[in-house]
Order: sequence, then structure tokens, then C-alpha cells
Amino acid sequence: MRIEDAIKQRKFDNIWIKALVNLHYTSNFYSDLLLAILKPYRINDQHYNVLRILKGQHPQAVCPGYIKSVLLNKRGDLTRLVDKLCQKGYVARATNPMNRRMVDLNITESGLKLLRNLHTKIDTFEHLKHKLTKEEASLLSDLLDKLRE
Amino acid sequence: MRIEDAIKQRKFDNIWIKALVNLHYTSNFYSDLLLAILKPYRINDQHYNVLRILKGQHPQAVCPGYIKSVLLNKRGDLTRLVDKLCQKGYVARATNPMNRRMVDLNITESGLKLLRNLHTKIDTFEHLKHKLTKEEASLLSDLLDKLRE
DNA sequence: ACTATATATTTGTAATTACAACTATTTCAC
DNA sequence: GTGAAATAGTTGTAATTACAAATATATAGT
Repeated sequence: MRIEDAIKQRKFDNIWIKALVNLHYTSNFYSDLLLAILKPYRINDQHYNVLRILKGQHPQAVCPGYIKSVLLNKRGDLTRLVDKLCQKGYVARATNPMNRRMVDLNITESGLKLLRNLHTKIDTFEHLKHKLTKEEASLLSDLLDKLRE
Repeated sequence: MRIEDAIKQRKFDNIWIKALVNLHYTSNFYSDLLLAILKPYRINDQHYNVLRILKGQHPQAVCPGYIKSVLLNKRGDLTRLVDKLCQKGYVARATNPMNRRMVDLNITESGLKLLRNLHTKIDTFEHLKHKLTKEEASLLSDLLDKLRE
């Protein structure tokens, strides 16, 4: 469905605004898909992204500040976001012995298992490959990079 | 800055996932810009979008259900979102006399003034025009449409 | 007219997020 | 070493959001 129909708006101020509106709409569209997949596990997209970041560095520890800096979405509050993940047993937290004001976070075996589990479901994103060719996906990413320049 | 550098991630599972990650990152990037502009007025992006939708139909009344259906972002709770806008005097709310379970919402003169005021500041989005050509912006919007097909 | 169903919105409650202030620790200049 | 400044995280509080249940009104079938 074209963006004009999706949000029932026929005119935009200009083509750049239209692209920007479409950007937000499409981002939310995929966020909603992801949230629906995560919901049975009682975690949200922020929790999921934190787990992915931790998995990326595993078995090396990562501190909250680093996570914050690379998180797609700056919203949320690392302390309490991580609190929940610790409480669910997906993440282990310890004071860094070298620098006692820092905190070492590690994904646990249980957290890795959760991600593996989710991966099979999120691979429903395989359908993405039928929407865009490899070249188009690459072009899209390049255009987005330019948009933020 | 390329997405690889922005989130310090060199590898992605595949180019589609990379485009999707870039989509979310770029959407948040622009949301954060908008929120910073709105902050002095003590409203957020959801409030702003509701006002824009009301302005689009003005002087015709719009009901919460319609707004919900076209809002970019389904989060938030129309009743309380609108409560705040009424409380600030930007929106007028009345029961629809034809169908008493419906609510008529209208943007007020004060709300229109706020939007005019914001428009000048948000036109900082003019810089967008220097990032992408007309053709590129159009292509971007088309690719996003395809992504949601 | 009466009941069941559908529609439109609101409310209650818990979880999440924003934002500013705060604590703890380290680093740097002297 | 000592104190100021910088850095890393946490906490308090209010605002926002999610989600399910509740209310109120309208519509349709009989």
C-alpha cells in the first residue's frame, strides 16, 4: 500500500517531507511486527536490541554506556532496561574490577537460547527478500545514509 | 555517517537486515530532531502529529478513531493524548450530535498558531533538500512502499 | 420493541520512558 | 596528595504508553 493510502493523505508539502513521513511510517510498521513476536516473551524491542548487542560482543563484557551509544533508539533507561533482563536471567551484571564505576554486562546461556529461539521466528523477515532485490535493499540503505549526512 | 559507523557494527546478517536497521536508526534520528524542536512547547511527536491531522481537515471535525487510523505511530492513547491538547487549548472537543458515541475534535485558533510557529522552525528540515535530490527522495519513498507491500 | 452484536471511546493499572538530580569513582592540574 | 572536573551509572518523580476491561451508544435481526 502506498503511503498516500496508508495514512489517507493525498498531498505532502514536498517530496522530501513525503519520504520522511514514509520513513517513520515504515519504521513503525516493522517495529509493530517485531513487538508482536517479542510479546509472548514479555520483552520489548529495546530489550531485544540490548540482548543483540551483548551477543555481538559475547563472551566479552559490555558496559551500559557502550550499549547506550550504539542502541538504535536512545529512549529507555539502561539501568532499568538491564534490570529487567537480569531479573529474567538473560543477562549477568558485575562491577568491573579494573574500574569500579563501570559495570560489566554479559549475556547468559539463557539469553543466548532466547535469541536463538527468536531468530527462527524473526526469520519471518525472510519475506523481506521478496519485497526488494539485493540491489534495491542496498540502494535503500545508501539513501538512508545520505539522509542523515 | 554510514550506518556501520553509527552503530559500530561492521557486519549484518544480510543486506535486507542492514536496510531495516538503517531504517529504524534513521527514523529515530529524525524523531529526536523533531522532539528537540517540540520540547520547549511541552508537547511530543504524537501530539504534533495529532495537531497536523486536525489541521488537515480543519474546519471539519475529526473523531479520535480516525486519528488513530492514520497516525504514523499507533502508540499512545488517543483519549489522554487529546486530553493534553485540550487542556493546553490547542484542541476543542465535543460530543457529535448525530452519533453520541462519537467525539468531534477540532483544532483551535491557538493550535493553528502553534503549528504556524513550529513550521518556521521545522523548516530546518529544508536542509533535507541538500541531502537528497528530488529524484532520490522520490526513489526512497517508492522503496519504502515496496518494503511494506 | 428486545436482544445480541458491533462500534467508539474511556478508564484502570502496570510497565516504560523522560528528565533532572544524585552518588560513586576516576582523572587531571597543581 | 588534594580538590576540581570529568565520567559512569543510578534513582526519584512525573509523564507517557501498553493492554485489557469497562462504558455508552448504535445497528441489525427477529
